[in-house]
Amino acid sequence: MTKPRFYVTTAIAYPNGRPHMGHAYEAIATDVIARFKRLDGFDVRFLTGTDEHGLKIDQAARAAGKPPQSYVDEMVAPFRDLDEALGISFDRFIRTTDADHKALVQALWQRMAANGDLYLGRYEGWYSVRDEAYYDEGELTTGEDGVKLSPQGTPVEWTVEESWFFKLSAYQDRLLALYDSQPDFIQPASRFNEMRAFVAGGLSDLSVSRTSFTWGIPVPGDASPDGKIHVMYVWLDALANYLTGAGGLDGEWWPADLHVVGKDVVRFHAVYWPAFLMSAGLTLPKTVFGHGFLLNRGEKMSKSVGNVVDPAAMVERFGVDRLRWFLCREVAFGDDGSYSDEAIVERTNADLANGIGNLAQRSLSMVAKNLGGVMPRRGEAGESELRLKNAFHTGTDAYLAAMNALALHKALDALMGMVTAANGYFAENAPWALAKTDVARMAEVLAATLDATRRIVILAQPFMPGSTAALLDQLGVAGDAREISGLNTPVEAGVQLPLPAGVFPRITLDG
RNA sequence: GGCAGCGUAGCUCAGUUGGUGAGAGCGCCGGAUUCAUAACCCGGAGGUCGGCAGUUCAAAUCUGCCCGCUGCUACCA
Repeated sequence: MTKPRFYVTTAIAYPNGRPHMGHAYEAIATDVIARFKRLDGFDVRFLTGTDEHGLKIDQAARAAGKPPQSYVDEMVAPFRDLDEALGISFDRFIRTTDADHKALVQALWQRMAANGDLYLGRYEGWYSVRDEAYYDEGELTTGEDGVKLSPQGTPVEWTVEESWFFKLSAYQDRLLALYDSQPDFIQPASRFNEMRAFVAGGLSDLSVSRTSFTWGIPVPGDASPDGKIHVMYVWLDALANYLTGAGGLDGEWWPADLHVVGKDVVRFHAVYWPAFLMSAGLTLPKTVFGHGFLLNRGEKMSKSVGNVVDPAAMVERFGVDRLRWFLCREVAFGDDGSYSDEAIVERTNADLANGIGNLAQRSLSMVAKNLGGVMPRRGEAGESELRLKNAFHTGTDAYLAAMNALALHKALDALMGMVTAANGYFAENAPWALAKTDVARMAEVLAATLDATRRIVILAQPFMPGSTAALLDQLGVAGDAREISGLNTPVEAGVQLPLPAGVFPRITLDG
């Protein structure tokens, strides 16, 4: 029996600066989903990477006095390092400067051209030679001498540039039909409504080539009539990375099951991307999910405010699993969220140290001290055990439903409900008292608690791969019994457990 | 300006088609306990459900207005 497949992607990062918390958040959330799918028996393909073409990179490279290729070669390193530090389990880190990607984008272009959707036209707008960029009328200010100025204060002039256009306008009806027949194509629902309204409001054709700079993938074919080199619009280039990562235009992993992207780029993924794919005669991804932004103490991160946080420093300070847990537990996936050192300390102490960690430690240490570390046998289920079982049944169902609906925070809420139930069971049966009166019953209570803990830790794996692996080792769970399919396979009685050691120590703000 | 949405305990939020006394988690206070990472377990305090006015036997839940906040309103990403 072959496993069902699941192809998931993050957006690709634009490496004209250092990675920030937003990058880390998107990578973590997507990694959690990918790990969950693997745990749930899927054959998963997980793609992430960097978007390396375009004017801004070109300008940044020039400012740094380097050729763009060597510039991006350097700039991409921190992104790879961050993924490494965060434990991101990607299958490929794609760079849009990769050779197979460049070839694919040109092939995609040709398919769209063959379908008659690309034509040569003129792009007009307010252009700043100094910035090498076009600006909207609304962004402009008027200088003292009546000259129009860009937001950077540089003079702009009305410029006409030859450009290839994509017949986006021809896809309005098909896009609306897509949304109406597949309401979960764009998630969460609030984004769906915005995108639908946007498309319903009418679409203009899209300029998909530039002649104002050359750092991009060249448009295939002969030189244009005006003799200038056309490079592709960065979004066409960037979006196509998902095809490259799938193995090409007819790649075995296409279509993607899920594109996880920031809410700021939902439009590109939910409008332009399906239109490009329709034009090329390719199938569409199943879902585009737009996650929210992370706010630092409720404030938007910005360089001018000086509250930009380096995610690598956060990993250093709190540990990768605490950071992963906090972001998935505290932030409703799809909404904006806020973080602070205090919140991370509070949340992880409550959930991990007091909750999961303490549950494991209190039961494991009793087994070590009273039973020589030998896994005890479970007894006949009494009323107390049945209540525990029920709580875990509904909790597991809630967890799985939430994960499949991409409601990561709700899944963890369900998981914490199970932790509470297990701690309640333990306190109710007071095995420490039974140690003096009824050792056999004590052993049964410990066995039931350990099994409850095992289930919790198995389900926590996508969120905290490192810590849960250590805990499952302590719980004596075999390597091949750690998937969701092994949830109902308890550790056999008689197994010798290693000496327990705390996995989630409490932390303090100044520590 | 237009469209969409939001404003419920200190904090983050749940609250189907209006109907028994308004909830959860965290934090806080008290009790109990000692297996455990001063953790766990039990209990408690805390809210005129943004404001005003309506509809109704009955509104956090419907309508109108007002106040505050957010997103979208395309080709820099």
